[in-house]
Amino acid sequence: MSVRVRYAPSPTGSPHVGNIRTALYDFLLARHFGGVNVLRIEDTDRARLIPGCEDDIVESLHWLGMDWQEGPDRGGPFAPYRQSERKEAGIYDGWIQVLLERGDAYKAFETPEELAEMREYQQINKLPEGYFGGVWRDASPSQVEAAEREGKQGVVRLRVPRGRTIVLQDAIRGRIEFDSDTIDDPVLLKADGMPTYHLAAMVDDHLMEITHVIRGEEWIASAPKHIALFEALGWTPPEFVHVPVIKGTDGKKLSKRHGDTAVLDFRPAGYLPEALANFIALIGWSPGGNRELMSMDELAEAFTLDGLQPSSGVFDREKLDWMNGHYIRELDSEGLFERVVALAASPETSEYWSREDHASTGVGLKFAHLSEAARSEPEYAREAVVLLRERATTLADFAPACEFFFVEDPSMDPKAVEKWLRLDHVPGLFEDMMTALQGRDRVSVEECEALLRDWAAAHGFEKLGPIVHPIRVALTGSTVGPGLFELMALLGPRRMCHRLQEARKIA
RNA sequence: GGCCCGGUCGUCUAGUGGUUAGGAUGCCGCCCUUUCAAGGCGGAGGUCGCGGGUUCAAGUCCCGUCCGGGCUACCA
Repeated sequence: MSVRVRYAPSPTGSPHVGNIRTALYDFLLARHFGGVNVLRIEDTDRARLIPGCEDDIVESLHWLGMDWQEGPDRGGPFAPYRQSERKEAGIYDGWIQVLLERGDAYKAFETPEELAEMREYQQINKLPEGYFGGVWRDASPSQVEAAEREGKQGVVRLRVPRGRTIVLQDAIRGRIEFDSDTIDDPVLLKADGMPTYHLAAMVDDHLMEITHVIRGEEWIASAPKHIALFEALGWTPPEFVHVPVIKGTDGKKLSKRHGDTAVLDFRPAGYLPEALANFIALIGWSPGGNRELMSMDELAEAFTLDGLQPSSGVFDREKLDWMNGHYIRELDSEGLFERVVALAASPETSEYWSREDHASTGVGLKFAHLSEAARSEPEYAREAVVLLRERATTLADFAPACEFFFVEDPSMDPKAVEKWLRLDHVPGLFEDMMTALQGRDRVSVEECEALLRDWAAAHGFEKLGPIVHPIRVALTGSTVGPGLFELMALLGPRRMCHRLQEARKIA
């Protein structure tokens, strides 16, 4: 069996993680079976269309490592791949005519106001809401003609058969039955001449020979309409795969209201695409057993519909953080540095970190420092980044964590100063260190360690803590950070002497 | 309200009639250690939503019930 799947977003906003997961499943299923992945843009809603959005869709997909064989950007045997263009090409009109002629669709001329009124009436009387006939489902041809002569703008609705059971065979949930009397007649063609999702998506899925329609669970309710349409047209429906929704920690379906769930926000926030993809794949799907750290290749190799789960999942940021840290630690030094520098230099990064929610972190400015250092002293900057690798959760962590390497006078944590610089032996310690380091070009890690250990021994300190901590505070302004000896060697004598001297003044 | 879907540690999940219900994350502790992490080891955390059945045996099958969610547009 040859698999043909499609990711069919509407360009009404940047893709968020729930949305992109279906794209991932499409991609993985196609790869697993050596099938074809199609990108189709469903831009039939002219009012909600956001210009530039298609670029975000393509960018999100590419960033996460997905590709497709047919789409608006690369054409294909079923082009065009934008529904607005397909509409222009007259692809949908023919089928509307067929439906109209067979009596499986009809024209309706209610105004939006009349429809709203009808809904209100249904609400008040606790009736099922929707269009179950109105005055037009059974209107005579002369009534329709009269309305058209008056120049009324009508829509075309599907005539859903009554008194029947419509069966949806879902790949995840199995057989789902609907009483067709509870299904209202959906609009197929809007008054502006554009097809609705119900018409366009089904026609395209059929014409493009899509074998599996992977879409969100929120579509289950309208699936019987789609099946009725397929039946009316005499087509065999594709396999429907309704994947569960992803919820926010509030238990509601993930949306833009949940903060940073736009896929493209994860990039400037310092997440690795391999981590995000791995993590998202595992919400609602499992390879079985205990596997969870998987590359895209492994994911594709393991992915089948069997592993899909019916119950919805919560997007757990903390677990994503862990996974992201894992992938950061897996990067080799060169690769890690490249990624951090690329992130630091990106305009997208400064835009993200200057947004209201993040501006107070100062990360934007710290990234600028990192960027500058990467240009002027690439070797030094690289070593600094590598020293922080074990401690990072996101790539954005490197900016604040490396900051002390890149500024002349790092900001001092007042609490750290109080705790470690007020000790009696500290002035002498700093002076001795300055003397030892003075005029030297460089020191090795081993030399730094010997320096401190010898001083401790000479002054009767059994533990290294009282020596190490004041020096760390003097050099970095903080009590936390990389191994002190490594950090000292990288900083070098010149920077150390300067900072020791500054610290000596307040000690 | 109506229609529909779902329900295993806080969270993501393994599990397809017989397991001390496993793993991961998060949390706690110990080890390592100059700090923080990372890493290693260990711990707490689940009456498998609840109640009935079927069966020698049920998280696994059936029914009911509760709770959660989705849809209810000339949006997708």
